Amino acid sequence: MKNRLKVLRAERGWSQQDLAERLEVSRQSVNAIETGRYDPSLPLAFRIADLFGMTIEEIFQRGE
Amino acid sequence: MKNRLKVLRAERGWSQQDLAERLEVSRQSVNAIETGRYDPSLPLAFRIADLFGMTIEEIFQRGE
DNA sequence: ATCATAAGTCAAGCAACATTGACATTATGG
DNA sequence: CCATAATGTCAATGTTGCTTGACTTATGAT
Repeated sequence: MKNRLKVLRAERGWSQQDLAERLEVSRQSVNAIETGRYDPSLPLAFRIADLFGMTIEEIFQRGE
Repeated sequence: MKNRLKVLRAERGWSQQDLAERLEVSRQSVNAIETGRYDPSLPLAFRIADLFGMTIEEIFQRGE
């Protein structure tokens, strides 16, 4: 899965640490998702979508 | 997370086995998701949404 | 040049998702 | 009634998501 997390985060001027705190996950998890090492769980994907006010489909897309 | 998998499947007259084959997962996984024992991974949630021609948000909702 | 912050990554461990194989129970239809 | 399909669940095992703690590299500010 690809995702637009890095851009969305950068648009808001947040560090990975900032985002991690808002999502209540570790900084390493944010980094791993951004760098494509693994996909978030479905519950976490929902929290991400909620935080950015978007749908899961707008943030995550199929591919690689 | 709650989900409408059981209804959507029943509407189409599919058994859990049928659905499992279309999703390329085990029958036990379909059952576990329907009975709320666990949530699917994000990639599997996308396959489910694709299969039913709906968004993830239309099939899965937060709760319990 | 030093200090602080951000980002990337690794290892070890625990939790959650998913598998196969088995068995029990509840429909359903012949 | 009987046979079989369908569903629910369990145990054991493997894979993936997520954690903490640590170390590295790069950047920017003073």
